[in-house]
This record gives sequence, structure tokens and C-alpha cells, in this order.
Amino acid sequence: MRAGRPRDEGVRRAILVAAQELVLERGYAAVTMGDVAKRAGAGKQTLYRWWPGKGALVLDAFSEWVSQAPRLRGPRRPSLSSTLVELCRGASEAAPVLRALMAEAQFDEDLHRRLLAQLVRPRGDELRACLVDRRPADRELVVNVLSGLVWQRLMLNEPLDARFVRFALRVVERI
Amino acid sequence: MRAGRPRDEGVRRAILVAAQELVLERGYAAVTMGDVAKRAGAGKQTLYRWWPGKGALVLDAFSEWVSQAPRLRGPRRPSLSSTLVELCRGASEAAPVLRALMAEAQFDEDLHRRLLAQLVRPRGDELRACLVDRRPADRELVVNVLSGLVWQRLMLNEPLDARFVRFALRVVERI
Amino acid sequence: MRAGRPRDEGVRRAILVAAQELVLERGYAAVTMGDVAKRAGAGKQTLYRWWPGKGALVLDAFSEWVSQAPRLRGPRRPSLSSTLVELCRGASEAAPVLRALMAEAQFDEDLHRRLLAQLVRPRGDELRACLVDRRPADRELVVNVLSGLVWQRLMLNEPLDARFVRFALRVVERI
Amino acid sequence: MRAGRPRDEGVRRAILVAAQELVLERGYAAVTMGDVAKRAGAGKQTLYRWWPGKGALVLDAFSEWVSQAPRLRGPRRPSLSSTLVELCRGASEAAPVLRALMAEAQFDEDLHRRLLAQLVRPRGDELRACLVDRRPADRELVVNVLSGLVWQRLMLNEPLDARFVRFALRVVERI
DNA sequence: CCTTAATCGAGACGGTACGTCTCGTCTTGTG
DNA sequence: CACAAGACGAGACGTACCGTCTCGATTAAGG
Repeated sequence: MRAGRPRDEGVRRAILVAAQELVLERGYAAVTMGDVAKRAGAGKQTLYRWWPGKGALVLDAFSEWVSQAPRLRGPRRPSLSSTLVELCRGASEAAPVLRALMAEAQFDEDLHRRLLAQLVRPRGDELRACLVDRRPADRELVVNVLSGLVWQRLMLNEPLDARFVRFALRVVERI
Repeated sequence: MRAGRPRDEGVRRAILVAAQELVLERGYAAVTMGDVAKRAGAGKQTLYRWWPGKGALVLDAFSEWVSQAPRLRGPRRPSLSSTLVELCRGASEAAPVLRALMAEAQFDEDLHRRLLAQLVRPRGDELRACLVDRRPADRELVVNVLSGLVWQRLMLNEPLDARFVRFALRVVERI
Repeated sequence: MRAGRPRDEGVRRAILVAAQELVLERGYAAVTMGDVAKRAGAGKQTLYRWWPGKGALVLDAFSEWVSQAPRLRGPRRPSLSSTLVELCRGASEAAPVLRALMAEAQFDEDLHRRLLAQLVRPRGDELRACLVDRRPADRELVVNVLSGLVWQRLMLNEPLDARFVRFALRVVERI
Repeated sequence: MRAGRPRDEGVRRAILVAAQELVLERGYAAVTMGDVAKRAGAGKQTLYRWWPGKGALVLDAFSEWVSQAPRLRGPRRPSLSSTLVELCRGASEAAPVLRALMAEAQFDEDLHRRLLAQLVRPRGDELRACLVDRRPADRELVVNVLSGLVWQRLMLNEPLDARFVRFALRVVERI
């Protein structure tokens, strides 16, 4: 086994919780690594030891939060509409964070990759899974359109509400 | 007439040119207000007198650049496909700047408004103008889908090439 | 006579009054040339046309103020003690301005000369005039000592009160 | 022991040396905190962490310089005249800095206190120590007069040479 | 037990951009 | 020409974060 003091799991949790709280309280831009460290009772070095920067840290903090969300679907394949509703509900709640992360990712290649792998692709896969009875080419097309609509709404700061879901479903119907 | 020394138009131009050059040379993130001032032979205060920050300045710099682009369509209404081709060509060239501006706008309410008014809406209107023979409800739908696809491609750093245009047109056809 | 519009005496007065008021209200350091111009309803250029900087302007403003002070001595030569009392009273009232001017003069050769000519030397001469019955060598000595004591008190921000006058007179007695 | 990285003594020295050099090269007014930082190879924040501003920093820089001056008096109490000679020699060399510091102190309450404690009072005490055989009241009187004469000479930018020392001693003799 | 190696909190450090401030000059139109 | 208004170049200011570093203290695992 590796020598030396092992990573303190409690510290990791404390940091993620602190990051989450602070971002929810003040918004992403108004939170610094130093703030998170102080709130978590940790040293800045401990943050930088495990995350390359604020983006990756906050991404992890909210990845956990998202994955705690109820994924309690039955064994049956979920419908596209229910999946989209759920996706929009989540995106709507976390909208400010998602906007900030996607924005930061434009300036940070590494964060861009992480964001794709941890948030963008998994959600695309969820949608794709609802479309197994479509032709493969159509499937990609629909996923692209839906995902484009959702991200656009986020970046333009427009609501991802029931009305939007109806609109999106109407679009998909016609493809 | 207004009292005091009038705004020096030459300085305004010099600043916009400097901003444009520097952003093209180094990329948005690597350019500072001080750099632009120095390159333009201007004082920092002069920049801040007329623009609230880097985002708004660069937006103006590239707004001018975009509006200098050939808009030499004949009297005939342009086709959707040619408009989309042109739009993607422009967006592709300016992609790094557009990404950066949209990103910055997520942290800056004022820049967000400016970006919508100066870039997002005008381009949407261009598309809309190609769709006058569609039913109004469909029109909005198509504009939304296209614009969503384009912005998503930009933010995900994927190419806005001919393949994408074909893909987008195929989507629209089926709506 | 010089061609062109003659200097507007009212403007000159307004500027001096504004300078005086502002310095009394906020203190020398917190007043800028722009402030004075605004308060006087004048342009900054008008200030710089007639004074080289804030120091010289404030010096003029308070020179006038000082010279408005009652100089109502009878035909008889004033006593050293009454002169010193009067001098300390004036210096005490204007202490903050005098400190600031002397300070500024340390960074500004021109102001230094003006300060000497308009404030330091005249006051020395007043003292000298009370000492005509001393031997010339002693006279300079006494004037130097008194002036040194007063300026030191000013710069060290200690009171120029009756107690100080008594102290100073005691010193002079013993020389 | 105190937590955190301890203050780097080498950096402190480097900053003081840089401040001293720059002030001697260019004069107090022409040196900025940024200049000192650059010359010292330090960050500006490090300067502001330990000193409130240029005044306090330069005061420290020259306090060290002064206290490195030979204080090698024998066990015997030094004479007033030799002390005064030494004092004037030091003040003469450092005259530009002393003038600037005293000037700055007129605009800065905190610097004023520091200047008194680190420069004015210690020098007064040196003089006082030479006057132990005088009556206490006379002692204060003499110290005041001498210190007044010296500071006045500094602020009026007149030489603190041998002639001045003779003059000052003549004054004291007669008190 | 005692060394070794990595972790932890704390906070100093070099670096750099920020947005503001003041200075003294300039460029208008008006009297 | 003087004058009010105010834009302009210049550059210092003090602050804010960044990401790295240097401490002493802590915590296992391996000798």
C-alpha cells in the first residue's frame, strides 16, 4: 500500500459541502478557492491537491448533488417525456451553476472535458435510451436538437419550465 | 450643442481596432484592458469611460467586424440554406470570440443583454426572414432549433462546417 | 494693452473662495483641482492658466485670508510678545493648511519658493521689527529660534497656545 | 508555535534594501510601491502585508540605515557638541528622505506617529542625555530649541553644516 | 519503537489584472 | 483671447485571487 498518511475522506466531504453551500449562497463567480477552504476548515493546498481549480471542484460538488437525485425508475424503460421533464427540473434548479460551469469551461480545456464527461454526455445518454425504437440516425438527430434547445435556454437564461418541455416535445414529434 | 470637448472618434476606432487585433492574436482571456489601452495609445480611463468592461468592448469590436461582412444579397429574399451557410461561416471564423463572449455574459447581466441585442437576436431575425412562408408557430420553432444547434456546437467546441449545415437543414426539413 | 479678452477678476475671486472653502471643509489633501473648478463654476484650464498647481492656489487663497486679518497696530512699534501672540493665533487657526503647504513644498521647488516669499519671510520680518533694539547678530538668532519653535510645533501637530507663547518668550528672554 | 508559513526574513530585507536604493537613486517622490516590489523581486501584496504604505516602508528602510550608523561612543557621556555634530551629519546625508517623510507625515496620521517614535523622539533623547547636568526645565527648553532649529533647517532646505552647528551651540550657550 | 512518507491547516509568497483616481493638457463652442 | 465643459494620455493606487511554497503537526505503514 502507499506509504504516508492516507487521504482524509472527511476533509474531502467537507470541501465539497462547503463548495456547494457557498455557490448556492453567493453564486459561482463570488466564491473563491480561499473561501471554500476557510468554510471547510481546510488549507488551500488541500483543495489544489485534489482538484485543479474552482471549476472542477464545483463540478464535483454538484455532480454528487445531482447523482443523489432520485433515479428510482422502475425496470421499465422511461418515456422520453418523463425523462425530459426530470432533466429540465434538475437543470432548472441548478441552472446558475450549470451556466457558470459551461461558461468557465470555455476558458479551460480541462474543465471542458470534465464537464462533457460528467454532465453533458450522461444526460445525452439518458435521452438516447428513451429513443431505442427510432432509427439510429434519427436518434442522434433528436438528441442533438433536444440538448441544443436545453443548453441554449440555459445560456440565454430562459426558463426550462413545463411550457418549454411541451415545446420541445412538439419539435421532436415532428421529426 | 453639448459643451466640452467632443468624443474623439479616432480614439474610439483605435481602441476597437486594438481590441480586435489583440483578441485575434492572443485570444480573449489573454487580453487585458490595459493591453488594449496600450496598443491603442489610449489611457485606461478612456476605455472605461465608454465601455463598462472587456466584454462590452470586445463585443463592440466584433460587432463592427461582423457588420462589415458582405451583406450584399440581391433584392430577392435569401434562401434558408444560403443564410445558414453564411451564418455558420461567420460563426466559425469568430468562434473563439463568440464562445468567450457568451461565457463572460453568464457572469455579467449587462453584457448578457448587450450580447442578445447585438448578436443573438439579429442573427435570429435573419433566419426568421427566410421563413416567411412557414406558419408563424413553426417559424419560431425552426429558429429556436437552429439557433440552439449552432450555439451548442459553439459551446461544445465542435466544428460548424458544411457537414453540420447539411445536418441542420435535414432537421429543419423534417419539421 | 494685451489683446484678447481680459482676465475675469470675478472668476479669480470665485476660484480662491472655492479653494478656501473646500480646504476648510475637507482638508487640503482631500481637495483636488477638479473639485475647486467645479465648486467655483470654472473650468480646470482656468485654474491651471493662473496657478501652477494646488499648492500655489491654496497658498494664494490663504494669503488673502491672512492679509484680511486685522493688522490694526497703532503707529507705535508692537511688542514682541503681542506680535508673537498674534502670530500664534493665526498659525493656530490655519495650522492644517500651513502644515499641508509646508509639506507639499517639500516635493515642489516652486511652491517652496512661493511659500518662503509669501508666508515664512513676512512673518520673520514682523518678528524682526520688534527686535530693533537688539544687536543685529542677536536679532537673527532670536528670529531663527522663534520661527524654528513655531514650525516645529506645527509639523509635530502640537498646540500653539498661550502656554507655548510663554515658553517661547522665556527662551528669548534668556538669550 | 504560530501556524502557517513564517514570514520570510530575506524578503523583508530585500524589500527594505530595494526601498533604500530606489529612494537614494530617484528620490522619495519618484518611487512607487510597485517599483520597490519589482526591484525586490516581491509581490506588491507582500509590501502591503507588512507596511501600510510607502511612508512607513521608507521610514523602516532608513531607520535600519540610521541604526547601523556608528553608535560607538565610549562609556563616557558624549558632549553636546559632538552629539550635535553627529546628528547634523546624519540629518544632512539623509536630508531629502527626512524632508519627504516629515512632509508625508503631515497627510498621514499613522506615519506621523511612527516618525515621532522612530526618528524624532530618539534623537531628542540623545540630546537630552548630554544635558543631564542642566536643570530639568532648562533641559526641555534646550532640546526643543535645538530640535526646532534642525527641523526648520531641513524643511527650509538650508544646509546643516558646521556653520549651523556653531550657530546652534552659540544659542544654547546663552540659554 | 521509530523511521518514512504523505496528508493536513495555516498563511506567506510572486504575480498579475482589476477598476478608480488625480494630474495636467487638449479640443470643442461661446462670449 | 478668456472661459466652461469635459475628453484625453499617463500612470500610481490599493485590492483581489490565483496557484505555489513552507512551516509544524498528524497519521498510517514498514522496518
